Amino acid sequence: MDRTGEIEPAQRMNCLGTATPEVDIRVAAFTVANDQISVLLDRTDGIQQLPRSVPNGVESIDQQARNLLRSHLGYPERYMEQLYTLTVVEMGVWRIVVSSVALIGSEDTPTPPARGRWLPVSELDGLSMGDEMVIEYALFRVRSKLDYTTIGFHLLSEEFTLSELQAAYETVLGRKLDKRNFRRRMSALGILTVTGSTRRDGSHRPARLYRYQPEQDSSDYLTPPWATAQEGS
Amino acid sequence: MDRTGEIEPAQRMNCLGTATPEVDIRVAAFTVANDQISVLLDRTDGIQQLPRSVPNGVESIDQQARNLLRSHLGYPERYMEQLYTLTVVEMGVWRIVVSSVALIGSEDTPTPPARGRWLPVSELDGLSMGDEMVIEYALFRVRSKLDYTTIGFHLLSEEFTLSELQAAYETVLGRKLDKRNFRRRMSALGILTVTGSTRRDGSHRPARLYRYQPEQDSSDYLTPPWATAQEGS
DNA sequence: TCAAAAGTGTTTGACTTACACCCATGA
DNA sequence: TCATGGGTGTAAGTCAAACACTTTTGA
Repeated sequence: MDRTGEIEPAQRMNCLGTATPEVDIRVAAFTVANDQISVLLDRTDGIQQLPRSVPNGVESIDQQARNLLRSHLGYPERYMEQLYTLTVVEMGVWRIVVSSVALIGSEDTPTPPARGRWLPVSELDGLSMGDEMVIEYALFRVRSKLDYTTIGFHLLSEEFTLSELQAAYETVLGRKLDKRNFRRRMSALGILTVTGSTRRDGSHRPARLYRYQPEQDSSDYLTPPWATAQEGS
Repeated sequence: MDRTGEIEPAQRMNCLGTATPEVDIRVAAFTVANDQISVLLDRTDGIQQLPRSVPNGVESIDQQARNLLRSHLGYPERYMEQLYTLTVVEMGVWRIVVSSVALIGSEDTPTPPARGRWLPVSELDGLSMGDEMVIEYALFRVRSKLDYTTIGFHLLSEEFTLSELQAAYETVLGRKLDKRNFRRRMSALGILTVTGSTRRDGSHRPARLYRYQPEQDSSDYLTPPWATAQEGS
């Protein structure tokens, strides 16, 4: 187990001779625009990759993931959830990757992020194995949770129309939904409030605007208690 | 744990001057016996704690968790799933804990594990904060998934009666279930096969024995593809 | 007046819940 | 014959899916 020569690709030794795994934190942040779902990629190092950082030994991993995203976007994410901790060998290095998924409201999407870009998931190319795995599973998780939680609301702006909400669902799920059933289902959640104003959007009837009321939201995201509580911004 | 005294609690530096977090792998393994749900605790170090190990830089974290459990029990687990990666400060050390939950069939429960013991979750005491968090969340996850997956089957022996299955559900959920509705629901899953034999158990009608057929199981555990595929034993 | 999206109800089948009695056995 | 757990059906209510037309607006 102990080797003293040059550093072995599979692991490294620290000063004490114990194995010191490379850990990194990665975030797959999605937004929906133009009927496409896009992921935030960092391009500071020339190549495009998921935003990442290394545990700093001070903040929790979850908190660091949040800050990582904020440093890219300049504002806090709408929804974030830890995904999975996977083991990959990338560039010859054995790594532990703690991955999270985040959702960004469409209000902020057009703003090009400081050190990255939004890339539609259909156009991804040349990513590392680990990044691909994270993105694929993140999408799976978001699609699954769209069915039994209210995460979909976090993809919109603060005020939105029911048609926008439905379009976001359809884009993420990749299939059409029935308008009447969709509206009934959303109304039944009891987390929608009408603002009273409308949005006129073309040569047709204007749409009513709604607002999401998180405090009424009883949907169970199945995340651990410590992930949703505390962790002050 | 090796510490040299002057090292900062929050983090350590390796030879390269980068932070090297302490990572460990912990498994909360549950079994059901005597109408109680018990967790496997390791007592090799005098104190009782969840079985744990440190990433070896060779196997995946998930595979290491499996092997960790096997080394305690002497046989493979029936079901295992990664839970969460949390950040804790224990004994003054900032740690990253990659936690998993496992279910053990009741056939093997009576066998006392080599270096540990089964302790009913109602009698836990003196565990570290991290272990408590892991166990609490693991129970939450198992209870939740009992509703929409078939994990419950992994708590039984290879052959079982429907009453045993129901008792396991009731023990985990902490409430009684209706016998007729329960049996209808289980039958509808299409993963039960009658063995033809029966078990006589007292002065009453003998019960039919069933077997779980995983290959018919279409329930979606929502785990990532790489966790269920490959990972050869 | 036309095009285009907003908005609205009903019916059907599937699933969930509540609920009570007879059956097979050993003592 | 009795005590014990094994085994079964039905009715009511709730939920999801399919399905089409009227409304309001700008051009």
